[in-house]
Amino acid sequence: MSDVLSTAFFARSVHAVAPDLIGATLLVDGVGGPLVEVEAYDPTDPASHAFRGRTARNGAMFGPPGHAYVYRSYGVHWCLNLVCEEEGTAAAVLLRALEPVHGIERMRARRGLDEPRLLASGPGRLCQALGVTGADDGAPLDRPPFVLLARTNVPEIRVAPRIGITRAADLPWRYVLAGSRYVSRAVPRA
DNA sequence: CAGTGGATGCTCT
DNA sequence: GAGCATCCACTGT
Repeated sequence: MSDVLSTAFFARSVHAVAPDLIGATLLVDGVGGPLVEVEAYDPTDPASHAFRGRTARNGAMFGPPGHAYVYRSYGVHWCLNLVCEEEGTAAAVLLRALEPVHGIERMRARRGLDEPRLLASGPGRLCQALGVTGADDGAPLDRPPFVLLARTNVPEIRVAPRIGITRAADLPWRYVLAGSRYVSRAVPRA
């Protein structure tokens, strides 16, 4: 049986939490599966929404760890982050992809397509498949509708540069489950 | 397959 | 007014 991830799990460096999330299972109202791709955004990161200080949008990043930070991307999609480190420090992990395992029919209905590979492989797709919206911004991750279960074994993890950013685009802060077919983009060859 | 461009709305300069 | 932590449709090989 898997343990529910505690606040203590998130109250660590985002660079420790991010790789530890690969293989952990995320459920939102029972819909989800194991995470296969995440990215770290730390307090010194020019690419982070929190880099220039606290604003109306990024307030949840400055709140306590173990909560959600949800923002709208390109005016169209929602993106889900998990807040890490200590209250006031503003670090978070962006969830980029998971393997559809639980509630696949609900994911298909929300996404409007059948192909398992396209259900949750991308931060916007993941949120649409799991029904995550701005209403979830700031919500605690250890209470409904969220469930986060620790992985039961340590998977093989690949590291790569992050995706879709211009500043600090070379930092290797993207973590991917080795060999997963459900990542949003393949890891570049070493 | 690779590359391009539009949609769409909000945040911050 | 610029710039997005994106996705999809459409083009051309």
